[in-house]
Amino acid sequence: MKRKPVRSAGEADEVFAVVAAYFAVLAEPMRLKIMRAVCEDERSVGEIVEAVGATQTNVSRHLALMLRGGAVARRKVGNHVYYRVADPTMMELCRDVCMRIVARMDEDEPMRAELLHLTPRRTRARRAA
Amino acid sequence: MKRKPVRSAGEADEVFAVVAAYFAVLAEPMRLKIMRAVCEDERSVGEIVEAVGATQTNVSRHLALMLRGGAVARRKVGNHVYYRVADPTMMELCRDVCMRIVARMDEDEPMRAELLHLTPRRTRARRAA
DNA sequence: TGACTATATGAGCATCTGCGCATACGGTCA
DNA sequence: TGACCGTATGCGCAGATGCTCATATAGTCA
Repeated sequence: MKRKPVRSAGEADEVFAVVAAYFAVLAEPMRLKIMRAVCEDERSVGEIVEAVGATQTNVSRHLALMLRGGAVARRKVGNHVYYRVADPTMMELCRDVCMRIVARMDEDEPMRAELLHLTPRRTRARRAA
Repeated sequence: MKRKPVRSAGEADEVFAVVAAYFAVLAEPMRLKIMRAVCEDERSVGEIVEAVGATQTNVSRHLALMLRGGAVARRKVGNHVYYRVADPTMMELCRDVCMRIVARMDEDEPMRAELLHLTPRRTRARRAA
């Protein structure tokens, strides 16, 4: 008897808490930069650190949060840890909103969307490091 | 000479800041409840207060933040202030993510999406109070 | 005008969050 | 094994955020 027939209003609160946490993952500029860094192919922590221009500590913490939030997944290879996008829908969401914001800002000053690497996903082989 | 030819990487940071602020509006359970309260038709502050079950002070503050964030718009009628959704895209976003989260949670326990009033928008006349 | 209603806001508090320093943990290589 | 490299984490700090109480502001009505 652990299954209730229909959830009560109080459980709707639980849903909102989860949804809020979902959006919270994307509510930080640094995490958006990390998303951009890993959106095309998986990257090691060191590569991400270099890409976003933050300290290793900070990047590591954000990655841990994003991992808990289901945004990214990790894979260990020897001494390195590679992160990749785990929730394609979240990535789409992120991309769409970024594109819209850029478009809105372009009403003032023109900007190349490619600068943000927000162009539609192109399957790209792991770049020759 | 106030227009630059192409934005630099530093201005991409500005974009991310704006996008993060955009998501931050939706990153609070109470604001999601407010979104639900105003998603179908405009509501006065008092109605919203009753709908979400929070203090008038708190609701008013959240509404002010959402107004600054472009999520809602306000309209004064006499002694009352009516808030409505100002960014339909944000509302769609919110709805979609909520639906997905609910669906994901339904893998454990079935839930009626209607309980959250997240069903596709139906044009509904202002309800007879 | 004064009493009343609806909404907004200043002040203060508790908590959360992002950040950096130092260091721990885990793996590789000689 | 020990030196080294890459990643994660304990600790502490500073600023942001959410909440409440009391009060201010703005509008209505008698």
